[in-house]
Amino acid sequence: MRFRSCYIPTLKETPADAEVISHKLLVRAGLIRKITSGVYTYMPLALRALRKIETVVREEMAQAGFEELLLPMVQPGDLWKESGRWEHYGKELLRFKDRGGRDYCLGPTHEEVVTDLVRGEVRSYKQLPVRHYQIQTKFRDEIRPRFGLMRGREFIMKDGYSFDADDAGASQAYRDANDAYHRIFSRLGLRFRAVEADSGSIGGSFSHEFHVLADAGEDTIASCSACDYAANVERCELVWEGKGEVPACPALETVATPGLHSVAEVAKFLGVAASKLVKTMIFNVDGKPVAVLVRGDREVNEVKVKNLLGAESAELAAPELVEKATGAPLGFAGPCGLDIPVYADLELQGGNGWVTGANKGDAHHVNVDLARDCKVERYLDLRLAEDGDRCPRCGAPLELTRGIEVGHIFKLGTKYSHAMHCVYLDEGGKEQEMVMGCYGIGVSRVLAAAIEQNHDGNGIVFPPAIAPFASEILVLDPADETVCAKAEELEKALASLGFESLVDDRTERPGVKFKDADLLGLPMQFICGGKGLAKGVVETKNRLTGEKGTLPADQLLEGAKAFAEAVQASWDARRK
RNA sequence: CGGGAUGUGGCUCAGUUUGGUUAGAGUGCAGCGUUCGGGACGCUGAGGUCGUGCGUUCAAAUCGCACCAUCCCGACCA
Repeated sequence: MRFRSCYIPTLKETPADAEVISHKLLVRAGLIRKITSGVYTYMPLALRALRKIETVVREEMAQAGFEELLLPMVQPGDLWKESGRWEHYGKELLRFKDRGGRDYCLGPTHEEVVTDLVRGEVRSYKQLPVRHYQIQTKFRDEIRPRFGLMRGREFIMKDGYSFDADDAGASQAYRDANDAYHRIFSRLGLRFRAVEADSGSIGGSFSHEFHVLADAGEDTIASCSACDYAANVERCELVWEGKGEVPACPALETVATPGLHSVAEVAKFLGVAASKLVKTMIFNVDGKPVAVLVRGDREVNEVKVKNLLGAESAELAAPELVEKATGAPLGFAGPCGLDIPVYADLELQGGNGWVTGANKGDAHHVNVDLARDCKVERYLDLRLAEDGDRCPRCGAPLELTRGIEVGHIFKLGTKYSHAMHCVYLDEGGKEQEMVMGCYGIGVSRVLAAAIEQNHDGNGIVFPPAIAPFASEILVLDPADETVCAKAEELEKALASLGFESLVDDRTERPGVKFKDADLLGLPMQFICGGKGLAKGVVETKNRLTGEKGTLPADQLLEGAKAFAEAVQASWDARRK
């Protein structure tokens, strides 16, 4: 492919509205252009990269027994009303009416549509299991799209769905999908981690996320330094072995803390460590106030609060609700004397001598013994994991890293088949609900994540499996027929080895081509110029390592093959 | 939705505080010439409803109000 016949509008300057590196580079290298917030055009180079990703996904999904189909993007509101998500999905679901006034939405995900399909087709256990997937543009009206392709409103997703007769079958589908995902992200050349996760609004009982490890990730994942346990911090279980016997502390006292509401201020004023304070956070749980206690130096994990209390929603209460529940201004809430349910983190169990808010302005309690001085409903694992916390499996320290969620697999159980009456007749002729699973990969997000993980100061460093082309041939002297002929010969040699090339034969100065080649980040660079040919060589550069070399101009095929192997080897070494 | 910021040729920005000739620069684009192995140089040229609307004023990119859009932080979501 000629550079000139491919639309690659590279930019010298970084676009003003890009914040993260993948967004900047995708725009600068001419891969994407924004049309409106969170919605992008994929330019030819981006489309090629997406196709490479999709190819790997298709091959491995087929391997896992999934068949590709294409579901509609416009979906009738009635299906969503049936599943209950018309009300629950929130404003992310872009709704509209057709000319007849009927409700529709743009598909943010396809559980309803695929369940409707399957319930219409499958009657008997003999037709199960069913495994479908599709690769399609999704639309979620995100409140805050950001970071280019990392969190767009419109994005490309592979979504797969499995329907089984029983839980054993569903578990097998889940394992097959899990294996496929490991193969996919390995083949794509990404450093990733599969982690235990919360299942959020998709629902279901069990789920794993696949994260590409990169600092720009929006998620924090906790992984064990010793065993293979890893979990999203939202989900990461924390254990507390207790402190053993603690001597009783003196009676509770109230002290004046004028104008001090933050943990840091109170701790400093009283001359105690933040870990001796108890933070009392008032949550709005399904419309009712609930107090959640954690140690002063810890953070509450809202997802755990929601899940452990079995709530539909749990969020920090608005100031008015806090003041109403505690009878005190913000910053002075405490567990003593509250007449709302109080839940405390495990870590607070058995300790005493705490400092808490006194539920009145400018005052705190000291020498608080939770068991003696107030009523704690239950002690639960409610806090956010931190660096150095103990692994729930083996007790070794946990490490926190940032990750970009590129895949998520769920065991749905019968959530949708129950709500939408997706059933089959078993061997006894008895009606049974199908057991479902769903499995997503953010295809366009994979592209962004690959760049977040693989770039340097000069531009993108594409992993070979994702690169739009395997190589770039820089024709430094496009007016020289010998040079052009050699470049063409090289392109053919590479093609015979299965490598596609982008041939930069623009009438630009060499410096421009070098800069653009590094920016685009194709794994192999071949520099074909008069100077090299005069010495009988074509020069090479490994984009990943920066290593330069030469190959004999009269043995292009052998030379290119050896270089390609060296480049692949450098990538294999990087993954380890 | 709360907080913050920005909106000026395709792109990156100056000019706005203190209103006052024909709105500038760099880059990119077109032409000519000299160059030609890590984003060359000179000359010429095209390209702007100064986000939109209303208002204040003799006069608005500049002041006021409203709206819109974009970005960041938060909440939300997965």
